[in-house]
Amino acid sequence: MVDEQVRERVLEAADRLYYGRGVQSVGMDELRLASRVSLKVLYSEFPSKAAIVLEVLDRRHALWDAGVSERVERATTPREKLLAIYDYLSDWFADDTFRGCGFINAFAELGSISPDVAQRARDHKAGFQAYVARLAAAAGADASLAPQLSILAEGAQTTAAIAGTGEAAIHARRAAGILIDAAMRS
Amino acid sequence: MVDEQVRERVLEAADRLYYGRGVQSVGMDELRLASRVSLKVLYSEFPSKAAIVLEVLDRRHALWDAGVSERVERATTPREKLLAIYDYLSDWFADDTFRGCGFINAFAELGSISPDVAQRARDHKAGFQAYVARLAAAAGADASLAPQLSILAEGAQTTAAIAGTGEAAIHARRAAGILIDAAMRS
DNA sequence: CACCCTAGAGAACGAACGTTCTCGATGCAA
DNA sequence: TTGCATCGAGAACGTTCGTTCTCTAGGGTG
Repeated sequence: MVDEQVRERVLEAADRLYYGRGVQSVGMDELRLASRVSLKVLYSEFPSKAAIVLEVLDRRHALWDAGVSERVERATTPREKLLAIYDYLSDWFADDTFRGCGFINAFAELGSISPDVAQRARDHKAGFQAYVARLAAAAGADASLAPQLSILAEGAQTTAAIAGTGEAAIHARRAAGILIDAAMRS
Repeated sequence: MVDEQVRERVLEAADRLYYGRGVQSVGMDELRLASRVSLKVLYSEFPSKAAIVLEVLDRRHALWDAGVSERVERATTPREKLLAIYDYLSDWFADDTFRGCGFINAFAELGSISPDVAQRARDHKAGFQAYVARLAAAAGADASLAPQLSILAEGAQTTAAIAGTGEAAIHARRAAGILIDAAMRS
């Protein structure tokens, strides 16, 4: 089997298991079973579990970026592009594997004992905030709008995760509309 | 030593350690050292580590409720009472032990493997949302305001935790003011 | 066929954990 | 003082985990 196929099989299974049950709850043996890759090959492709965790986060970051921007680009006006973020969240929350933001979860579980994980979470959130800031600037909005919209998106994710329902995306979208209108007036 | 003193010493130390480094990263031996309570006495007061975790969450919930409502009651107008939530967050974020919402963290780390922890997190968040709803109703605001303000508070907590700075409270407070004004007009 | 490289299955190892047990010291009561 | 209950310190036990090692089978190449 080609190395790249092995890596992708491992990272896909690791992401699913780690995201669904937490990193520390999933042992290497379970990852071996789920990815159908023997421990020997697994350790020939990845130096350690910690390295797999970091690659999983990088992969998840790329998927998030692609998913959000695809949805945003489908919208036409600058205002609708900003609101499209919450439509993406709404769809995500409806997925029954949804269990909150993987970076928040990883940060909560490992951030205080793994500087690398903490840094990945910071980078991910900073990247998203910068993206929102670009969209807000393109809409001609006040600079204060972007952090407000980012906070709404964060809050929607944790609220939906803990409540187990997706309605937070609706509330966040409505709030975002009000904030956008206010930021365009000033 | 009186049992109640032992229990409080253990729960205080457990809260500090679990909150600061995560539950699974802190062993019973470290809790014994930090609380200065021997393992024997510890296990005579608590049946298991899992039970301690649940009591820590209950204790933290009570402290949160007391802290928020104390701050809210100091405000005079209904509008300022709603905004006082974010002032409380602002103070909390400035505490250098701040590491996000303990319930979000516990949910992320243990929610998928401990139904009790997941339930505590749900109850905590539902209680806060109900509290915000009462404050919003007292302000005569539209029913859609409360979930919006709750989401802002959630988002501010995770944003501040991961960024390591407290400015999210300022952004959330400003957004809350705009949303309150909009909800009072309609 | 003979050779060797790689693979899979799983044992093995050392560490860490939650929990219980042992042992000796301490303090109080009769 | 003697007896007894309680306590702290830490060893012990069984389990789990991350990682490495062993052994065997297979499959391509000379």
